Amino acid sequence: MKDVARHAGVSVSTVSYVLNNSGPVAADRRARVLDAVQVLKYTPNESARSLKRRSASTIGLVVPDLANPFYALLAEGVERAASARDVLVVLCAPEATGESESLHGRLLRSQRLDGIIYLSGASTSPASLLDLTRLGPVVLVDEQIPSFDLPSVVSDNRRGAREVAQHVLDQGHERVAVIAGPPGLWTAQQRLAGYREAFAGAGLDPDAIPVLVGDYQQSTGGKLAAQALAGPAMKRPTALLCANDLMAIGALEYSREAGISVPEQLSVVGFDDLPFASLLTPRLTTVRQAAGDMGFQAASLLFDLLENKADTEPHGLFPVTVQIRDSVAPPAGGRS
Amino acid sequence: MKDVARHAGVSVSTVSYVLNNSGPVAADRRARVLDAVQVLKYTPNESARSLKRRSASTIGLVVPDLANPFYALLAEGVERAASARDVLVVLCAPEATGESESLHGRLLRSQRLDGIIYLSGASTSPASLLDLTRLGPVVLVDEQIPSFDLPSVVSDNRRGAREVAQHVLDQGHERVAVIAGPPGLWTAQQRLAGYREAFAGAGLDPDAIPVLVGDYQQSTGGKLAAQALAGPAMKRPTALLCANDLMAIGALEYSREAGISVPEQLSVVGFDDLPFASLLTPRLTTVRQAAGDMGFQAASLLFDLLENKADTEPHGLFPVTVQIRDSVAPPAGGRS
DNA sequence: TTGTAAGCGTTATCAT
DNA sequence: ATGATAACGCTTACAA
Repeated sequence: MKDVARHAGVSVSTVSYVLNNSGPVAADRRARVLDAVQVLKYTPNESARSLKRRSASTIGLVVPDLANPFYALLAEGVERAASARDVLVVLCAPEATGESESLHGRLLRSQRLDGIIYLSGASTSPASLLDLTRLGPVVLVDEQIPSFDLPSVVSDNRRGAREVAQHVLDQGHERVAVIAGPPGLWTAQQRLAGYREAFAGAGLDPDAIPVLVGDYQQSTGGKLAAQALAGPAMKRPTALLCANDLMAIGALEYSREAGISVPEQLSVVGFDDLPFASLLTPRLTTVRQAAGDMGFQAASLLFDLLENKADTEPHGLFPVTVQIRDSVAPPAGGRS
Repeated sequence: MKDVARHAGVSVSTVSYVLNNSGPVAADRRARVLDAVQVLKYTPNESARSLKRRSASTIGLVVPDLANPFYALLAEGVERAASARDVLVVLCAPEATGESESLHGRLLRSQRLDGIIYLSGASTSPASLLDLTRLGPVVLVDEQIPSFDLPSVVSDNRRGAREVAQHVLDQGHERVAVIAGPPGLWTAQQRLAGYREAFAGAGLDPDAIPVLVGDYQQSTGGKLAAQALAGPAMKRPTALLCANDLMAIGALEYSREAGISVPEQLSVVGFDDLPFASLLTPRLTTVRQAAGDMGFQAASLLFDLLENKADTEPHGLFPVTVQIRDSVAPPAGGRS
């Protein structure tokens, strides 16, 4: 930078003013500076900048599991928003690396990270999350902690669940079972609530519906499907509402093994619309979340927080769309 | 840090010595410092550190497409290696953000990144890559530029292709077609070479095999499959060797639409073993790459480079394993 | 073994 | 409108 100043015949402060538009500079001098920058291929040292500015222009992205395409899509959204503001995104994959949660805190305090986007997974602990938020700005994605309202970005899980359930009921199904997610997670609660709303709306008693508690894992989906379908053929459910695609896939696999054909003998729906949901046989009917947009929004929210522009959740829930495909059909002895 | 020094009754340099083990310190004073650190919850300012050390303890990870699980797995491997050394990994997704390639260069020069791991995709330009490597250490993954030997981590594509082709030939197939990858990519060339080796080994003339040139895209797989299967039933191939899973899936979809049953009438194999390859119907026979390990290795190589420990590719090719599943069977009129 | 002090490359305050 | 100059928080000769 000194070199640039010398080369342009001005002082370092003038160079700084030009580079940051932070002071009045005569047109000709500005041009000379810009020129010197070109010639010398000068690039500001960002370490020095952040030291002075007390901000790293970097945010952290905590991902439970990158191999999950839903998270990957979210991450891309975050990246998009960040790179638009020249902010770097650092990956934190605690599960993959066996890091303690407090590491994020350390990063926050050491000024390497200005804020954190936290994509919560099944193993998230509300307590440690709360600690984190005290250390610096944190935006939660795909989860909420009901009691403390932290800034968060979530989609309309209840609506999605209600609508996909409605679709199933519209086909005439009356004996339906739910394979739910972990009761501790907000998303799981919301989805279950959505299913119940649909049942009530169709004149069914929500409390009469069998709910099998799962954990969002594929293998569990298979086991619970087996359990749900154990009874005599005339009494067992003709449709399975699975709280996520992974469990739905498990259910699909079980059905195949058990010789139950989908959708002829059994309808199955999921939630998430993983990219390969439409590649399965049969193609899975499910609910799509706008993963990329959520990531983008979350990052934008975080940036607002960093500039004290906004405080808590200003936006509503994220929209969700039912993807009607082949895994749902009217029940064998359909009511019509 | 001054506070810590004061609190411990020593000078700042002593504190620094303790924190970095970079100087001799009396046991009792060291203890006092450590204590003060605890009490004051002191965390070193990393911006200042990197300014002084001229290194950011951060590497960049360029990913063509995070939604591709193969890349996601690689990324996790990189993360693992990096976090073990307390190095941060920043995500660069040029495709997602429309960034120019030169951005990476800027990051390298501005000292925000110490080095880069470059997962190359179909759209990588060798020229710009070469520029990059001049700006700082870059490790290439899953691709090589034959003429310049840059440090790189790749798996044994040729062997994988040869073995999976062998498996197909072992089943008795004699009329086989190849759906290849983009001819400009090293992986595509290697896979094709592997197929040819298998043919030669089985006494077939490699030059007589129909090779359809694809681009690793799913839709292309479908189109090329249609093309390959266009002839009269008695002359058309009984097996399709697809250079990656995505194109194999396209082929599978086309077959379904065209009423060609797999594997009864047609065998299909892919390459990559995407996580859902085994969820398809039929389950896809393919070749698995050790994605996570490759990422880990790449990061380790980069760190060695940064410490001038090693220079170019010291290790061999990464092993690869054929996953035998349901999409391959003996041809209809099998030779046995 | 420990302390003093000189930078690292910026930004920002203050005179000019 | 511009230029000295003092921080920012740390590392590291060099001196004691």
